[in-house]
Amino acid sequence: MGITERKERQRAELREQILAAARKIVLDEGFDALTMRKIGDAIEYSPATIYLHFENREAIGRALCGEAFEHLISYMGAVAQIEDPLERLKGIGRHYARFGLENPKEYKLLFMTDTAFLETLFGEISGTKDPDDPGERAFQFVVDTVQACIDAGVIRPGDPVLIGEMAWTMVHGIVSLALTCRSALESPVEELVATLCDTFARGLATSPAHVASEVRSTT
Amino acid sequence: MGITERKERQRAELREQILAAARKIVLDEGFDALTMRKIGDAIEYSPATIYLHFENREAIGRALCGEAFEHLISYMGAVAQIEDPLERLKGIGRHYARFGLENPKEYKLLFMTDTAFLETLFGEISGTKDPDDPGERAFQFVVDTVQACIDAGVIRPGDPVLIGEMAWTMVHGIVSLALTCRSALESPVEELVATLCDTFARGLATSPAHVASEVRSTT
DNA sequence: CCGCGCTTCTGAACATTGTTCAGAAAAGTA
DNA sequence: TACTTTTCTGAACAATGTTCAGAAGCGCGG
Repeated sequence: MGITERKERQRAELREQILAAARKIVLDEGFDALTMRKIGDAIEYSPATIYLHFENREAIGRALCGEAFEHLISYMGAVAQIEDPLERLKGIGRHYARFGLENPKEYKLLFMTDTAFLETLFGEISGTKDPDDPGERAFQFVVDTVQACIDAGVIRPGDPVLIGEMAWTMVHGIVSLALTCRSALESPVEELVATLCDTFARGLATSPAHVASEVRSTT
Repeated sequence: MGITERKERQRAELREQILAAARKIVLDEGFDALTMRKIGDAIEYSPATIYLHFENREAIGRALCGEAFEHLISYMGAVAQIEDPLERLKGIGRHYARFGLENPKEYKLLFMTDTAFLETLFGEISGTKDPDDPGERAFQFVVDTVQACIDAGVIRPGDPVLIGEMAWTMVHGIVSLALTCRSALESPVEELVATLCDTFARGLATSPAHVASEVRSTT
């Protein structure tokens, strides 16, 4: 009975076609521009067919969100190998920002959409956080790096989760404002990111001597 | 001829009615829920009438944006009197965050709407910034405070605009993430704001001795 | 008080959206 | 070939923002 297998394969193929069409639209024009009829046109099926593969438009967004998050993770590959934990932490910030600036549509879908696709990454099911959620696992990488900094004695002891969330929200602030209205920011975004990461690190440092030489001049 | 005056008054009154109805809807349910027909129902006029007072839905959003920004400014009243410039800078950050957290719908309308109402505040007409724009004037207050810190010798010399934008984007990051998906942040938002402001200030400081005693423990 | 003209207003329409569902079409099975 | 199951779609529904021809109201000159 290879028939059921073939059918399943065809079904998966069509699902992937839908996703591919949706991906293209979202990456080109943003999630708001994603329309069931547009997808239908692209895959040469009736819009109603899409509902046999996805519950609704938001479910497609959720699927794309997963992909986008993988994409974000892939930006972190390089930093994982940085030995110095403080440099690694700064690297995470800079690469995170680079992902957002280079992939604005994906970043908006992930972190700037009201419908809270964020909750797809951070399980809020029953209020308790599941450490296996992709978002939680990625954030754990940040927390671990912070802890490594503390262990190495380069930053003052403190709650690594709090420090990690400071780092995240901080960089997110730059990226999201830059994506919403770049002209509102006069400074070059890259400089903003780099200087903020350095200043933050300096603020956390046990002794300014450790980082003073690395801090970029802000003039 | 008091007639033309009365007509003008009535016209202005209706405009204000529209704005009031829209304001209520936006504050209650957010800008996405703002519907021409809903406004029409509220003011007991046909939806078409609204177009005699506003170019379109977005224009109403722009008008509400102006109000919301005034509201934000009003949160800064208390901090302007703080003598110590570094404390004033931190106060700006904390009050800014408080505005966002206490008025989420307004904050979203101002700084988290794609249609870039932000550009209403920061003139991007002809690419050049007009220092008279409300947003620009408010940001100037931040820059002035940063400059005062530098002059007082409590933070290291640097570009006050860059430092100001770091401060702004930083706090915006916390607020916007908290408003998009509060459950993604484990730490209490107020603590996040306070600690980040302190850490940032410490990172800018000329000597850690100046602020070390004031820095909240991050444990 | 009447009738003309201007302002103010509205009903109906248009195009577009997500979503549903009865039934057509196709595919598989016997 | 006849029956069943799966796959698909046309048409419809209820919203949305926006437009516009014409109705209604109002003020002014007679």
